[in-house]
Amino acid sequence: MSLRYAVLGLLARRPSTGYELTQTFDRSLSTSWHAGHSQIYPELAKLEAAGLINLVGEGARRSKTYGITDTGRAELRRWLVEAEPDRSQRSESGLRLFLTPLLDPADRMQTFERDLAHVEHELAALEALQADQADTAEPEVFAPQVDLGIRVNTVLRDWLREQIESASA
Amino acid sequence: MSLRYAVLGLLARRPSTGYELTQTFDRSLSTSWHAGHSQIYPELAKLEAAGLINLVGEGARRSKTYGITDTGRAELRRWLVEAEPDRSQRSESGLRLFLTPLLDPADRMQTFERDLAHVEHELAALEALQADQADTAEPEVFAPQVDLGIRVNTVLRDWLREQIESASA
DNA sequence: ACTTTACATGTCAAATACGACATGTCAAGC
DNA sequence: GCTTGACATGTCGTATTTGACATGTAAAGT
Repeated sequence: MSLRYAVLGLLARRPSTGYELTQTFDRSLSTSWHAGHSQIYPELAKLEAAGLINLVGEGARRSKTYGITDTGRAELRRWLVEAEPDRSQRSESGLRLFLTPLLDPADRMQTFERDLAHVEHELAALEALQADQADTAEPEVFAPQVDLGIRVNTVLRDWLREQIESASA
Repeated sequence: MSLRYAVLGLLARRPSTGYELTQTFDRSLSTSWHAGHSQIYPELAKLEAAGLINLVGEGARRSKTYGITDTGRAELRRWLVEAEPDRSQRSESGLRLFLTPLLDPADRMQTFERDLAHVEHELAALEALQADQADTAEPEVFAPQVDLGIRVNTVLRDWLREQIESASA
């Protein structure tokens, strides 16, 4: 059921085409929810049929821009505030980290190094995003979320570094 | 494909019945990977057919205990070390946090309070688990993972508290 | 002119996951 | 003796997700 609200939520931020939504899922939302275009286009059709979004314009290359309706906005708010959150997660990286103690030290270090490289990359990207926001002087509403991302990734980075160091000691 | 390795990984820790695996998924693995018993039993049958696990005993109430085979252990190691991790995640809570700025202040605070209560509960459970491990003096191999969980949840708790405080200021 | 790349939308079969239904075992309390 | 609850395994229809296939548009480089 979450895909529906992910799409609805992105359209509540600004009207977009399916193509733009696909990119946002890949970039901003990849650490929370993943969806490919083959899921997004059919979902847009369903949301439109349900009256939660509507077609607000057509552009070059057959592009179709959708916007959220008042009904859609009410339904999104209802879900965010009133629906009981499903706290279960699916994270292959988390699973790997959980199973890591099964590996012998050499293999384990190899996976930690790989994860560390990835986390450092993520962290750099988030810090660049934060710097961009500071530059544009606009009060970005999702600045706290970026900050949270930085903090979580910092904890992860430090933990990985400790694991690697304590093994080589 | 991850369910296969989640089950294989749990059986690499110790031989278990499908019922025990279901409980482990619910308790220890719920923040990384979720699976119900209706997924687990068919997966055990597939893994056995593939020779990655085998039946090591049958107990009371028709229970069947499976253990990992050498082939299974090799396949698990190959996946953990050599397969490229899929970093995409699925977290409804993450999605909700991402969309939170769309809410008006009163609704936003309500969702933050709800999340804070949940995080504090999680944190208490993890700290109790850590204390248990310290008591038993056994060198628990997954103690670092528990520590990471505590750190991540602490960051989340502090962030939520800041959001709530900065709004009431 | 031609080719590559990014833009842009869609469908479909196969795999995966979810929730409900179904069945049976055993111990403990009443 | 009976009932409740935890233990234990399974199936099945539906819904969701994935990856491959399919098609066309426009800009930019060569």
